[in-house]
Amino acid sequence: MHARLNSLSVPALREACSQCNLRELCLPVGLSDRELGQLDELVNLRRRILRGQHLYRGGDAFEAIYAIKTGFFKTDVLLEDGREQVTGFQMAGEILGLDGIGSEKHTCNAVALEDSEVCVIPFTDLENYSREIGALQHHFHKVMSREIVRDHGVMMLLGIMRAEERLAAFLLNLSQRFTARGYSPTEFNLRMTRNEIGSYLGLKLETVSRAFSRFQEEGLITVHQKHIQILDVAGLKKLLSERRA
Amino acid sequence: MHARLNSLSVPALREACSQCNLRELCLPVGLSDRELGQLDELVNLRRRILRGQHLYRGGDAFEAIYAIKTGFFKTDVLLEDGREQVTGFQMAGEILGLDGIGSEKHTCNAVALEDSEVCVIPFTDLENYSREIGALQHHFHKVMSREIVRDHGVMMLLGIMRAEERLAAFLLNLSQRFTARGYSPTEFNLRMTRNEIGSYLGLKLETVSRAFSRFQEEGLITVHQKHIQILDVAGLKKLLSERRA
DNA sequence: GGTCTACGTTGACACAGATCAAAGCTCCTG
DNA sequence: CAGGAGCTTTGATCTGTGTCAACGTAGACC
Repeated sequence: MHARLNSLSVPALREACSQCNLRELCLPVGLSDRELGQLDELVNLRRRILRGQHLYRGGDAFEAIYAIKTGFFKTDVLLEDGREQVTGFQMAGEILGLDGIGSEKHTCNAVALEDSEVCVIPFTDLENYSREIGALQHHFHKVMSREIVRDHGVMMLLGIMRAEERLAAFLLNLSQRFTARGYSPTEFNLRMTRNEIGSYLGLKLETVSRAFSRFQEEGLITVHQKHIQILDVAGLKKLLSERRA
Repeated sequence: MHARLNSLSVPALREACSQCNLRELCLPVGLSDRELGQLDELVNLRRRILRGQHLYRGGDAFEAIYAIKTGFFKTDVLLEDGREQVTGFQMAGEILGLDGIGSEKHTCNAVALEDSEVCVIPFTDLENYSREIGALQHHFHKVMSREIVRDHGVMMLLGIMRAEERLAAFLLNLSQRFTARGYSPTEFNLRMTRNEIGSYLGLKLETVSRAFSRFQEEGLITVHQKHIQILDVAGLKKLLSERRA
C-alpha cells in the first residue's frame, strides 16, 4: 500500500469498465463485450483524490497508470529554483502516469484540480492482459502515441506561437475535449488558475489575463472569473492561422 | 511499396539485431539471445536515406517505426504559414515514427541531416512479436514512455528557460547522447544548422549564434562552424541551475 | 582558381511579453 | 459582516529576444 495515500482507496465494483460511461473515450475503446469483461478484472481499484492532493509525485515508484473517472488534473514538473512547467491538463477518460514507465519512477507531479476519482490500472497486469487482448494492446499503444503527438502540439504552442495564439489554441482544445464528453463546446468553467494556464502556455499570469481581456474586448469570448463562454469559434481559429506581420 | 521511396531499400541480412552493435541502445535492450533471434525475423528491411531526404512526411500512412542504424535525423512540424517547429533530433539507436501509431498517419516529417540508414520495423509485426516476447513488449513501452518524458523536457526548455539555458541544456543533452554511443562527450560536430537549433529551442538563429559566441567568450566552449568543443561542462551545468535575478 | 550559394556572425533598433505595483473581486472563516 | 487570503485585473515601465541589415566564411561547382 502506498504510504502517501491519505486519499481514499475504494475497492472496486465488478464491472469497472463494462458499465462505465467513459468506455468510448478511455482505455476500453475498440474492445468487444467479452474483452470488456476481462478489463473489468484488471481494473479493480479506484482512488479518490481531493482537490489539491497529489495522485503521484515526481520520484514516486511507478506501479500503475490511472484512468480519470471523474475530475480534473494537472501534471507539472518543478525546477530546483521553484520554476514550474505545467505539462498538461487531464480530464475524465484520459490516462495519467505514462511518463513513469520508462524509468520506473514518475517524472512529474499529478495534482487534482477538483475532487476526482481515478481507476488504478496496475501496469504489470496491463501488460499481461494486453499480451492476450490484441485490441487492448493496440489501443494502449495509440494512447501513448497520442500523448506524444499532444506533446508536439504543446511544443508548437511554446516554440512558435505568440501569446494570443497560444491562448486561442488552448481554449479551442478545451472546447473540443469538453464536446467529446458531451458538454457544451462554448461554455465551460476553467478548473485551473491564470497562473497554471500561464505555466502551461509559457506565459506569465498577467499576460494570460490581458489576453483574456483582449479576446473579450474583441467579442470573441466572455470571461467571468473561471467561467468562459466562446462567442466566436471561427474568430479564435482565425487567430491561429493568420500570422500578423 | 512506398511511392515516394526514391531512397534505396536494402533487403536485410539475417541477423539484423543480434549482430548489431547498437543492440544495447535500441529496441533489443533486455532481450535474451533466443529472443534476439526472433527480432531478427521482425526486422528484415533497411532503408538508406540520403542527407536532405524524408524518411516520412506528415500525412503519410503509418506502417512501420524505424530504428536508426547510422546517421542523424530531425523531426519537425510545419504550420500552414511556413513556421517550423523542430520537435527533435534523433541519432543511431533511437526510434522514429512513434507519433504515427495513434492516428495511423505520421504527424510530423522526419528528415535525414546526414546520409543515414534505418531498420524498418513493420508495426503490426512488432505488436505480434511483443505479444509473445514480454521483454520486447515492456521495452517498447519504455521507449514510448521515454519519448514522452523527453518531450516534457523540451517543454521545460521552451516554457521556462531563457535562451542561454536552452542552449546549454541542448549541448549537454547532445554530449550525453554522444557519450552513450562511445563518442567524445566534449567534442563533436553538430549535424544541424543554427536555424534548426533555433527552431528546436524556440529561438531565432541569430539568438542561437549570439549565445554560442557568448559561451565562447566565457570560455565554456569553442565553436568553429559546426565543430563544438565543450571546455567547461560544470560551467554549462551551472547555467542551468542558477536563475539570474 | 573564381564565383555562387547557403550558412553564420555581428550590430542597431524595435517590440512582445516580463516585471513591478496597486487595487478589485470572491469566497472563507470567525 | 469584518477581515483576510488567494486570485485576477490593469497600468507603467523594463528587458530579452526578435527583426532587419550588412558583412564574413566555407564548401561546391564550373
